[in-house]
Amino acid sequence: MLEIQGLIQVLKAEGYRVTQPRKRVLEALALAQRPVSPYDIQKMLLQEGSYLNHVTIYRILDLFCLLNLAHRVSLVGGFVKCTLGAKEGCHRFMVCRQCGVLREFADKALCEEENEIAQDLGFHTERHFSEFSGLCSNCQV
Amino acid sequence: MLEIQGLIQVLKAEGYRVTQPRKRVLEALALAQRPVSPYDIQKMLLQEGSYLNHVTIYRILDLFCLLNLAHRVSLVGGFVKCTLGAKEGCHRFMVCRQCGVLREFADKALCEEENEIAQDLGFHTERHFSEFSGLCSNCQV
DNA sequence: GTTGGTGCAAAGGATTTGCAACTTG
DNA sequence: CAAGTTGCAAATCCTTTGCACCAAC
Repeated sequence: MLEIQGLIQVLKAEGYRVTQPRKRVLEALALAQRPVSPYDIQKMLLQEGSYLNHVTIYRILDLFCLLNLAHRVSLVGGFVKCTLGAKEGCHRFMVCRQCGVLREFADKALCEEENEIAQDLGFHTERHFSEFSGLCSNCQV
Repeated sequence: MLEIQGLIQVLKAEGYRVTQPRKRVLEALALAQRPVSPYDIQKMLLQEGSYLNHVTIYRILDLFCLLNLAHRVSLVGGFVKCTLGAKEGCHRFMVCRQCGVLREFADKALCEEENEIAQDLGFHTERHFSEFSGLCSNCQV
């Protein structure tokens, strides 16, 4: 599976081990394609016959977020797998308030504009977190 | 107090009652000037000799967020009082990762740019949530 | 064989709910 | 007075910690 290949690369490059639980959590995230909680992931995996302790899932998600492999969506309180490369600057997310589907993107010009605004206010910006709420193409009548 | 005047206006306009607990929570938020948890607020009020149940504080904060009188800062997990008017579009926040100080602003051009980007991806954007992490002017060496 | 990861148990917070009692308009 | 709010009790859920055991390199 392509997803797993990417995981292996990133984990190894950062000195982490490629374990069964980590592979399974990433598969679940990829399958969900919308924000899911640690317990959601546990249930998904149970249905496939594999069990992971919830603490383990928490720790794996923390690691994934650290490596930019996943993101915690604060608007809905769940985790999603990042589709952009782990190192491509700041990721932004649009969440459909109707169906919950999520779309990820990055925009360099937006980052620069935000940096300028912040600088004018005396701030040195390091990271930009942004999420948009609205309607996806399917949910617009 | 000026803050309280603004609260009264907004609450009345939306059909909510102006109660003692709501005034006290707003005062505490105004006093804090940085993200605080519901229990932080409870402690602050205790020191002034007034007690509020934590459930009450949760409900009041929910209401304030709904009315854009307050905002939940997801970067640090606390609530802040909004300094911008309740109806002035989307509020953005910069949090200093060193001292925790928070600065709020709004930028119409940024909103429009984000709307365009979203539209190109098929999304109709209704609200923009964004928080920047970095260093405030005091914490930059 | 080491080191890092996972499972388990348990604790501690955070958040929510239903209902009775109290305030506000 | 009537409707909206608050307090209380309690339940539930979320998240973290320490330590023993296990798997990856």
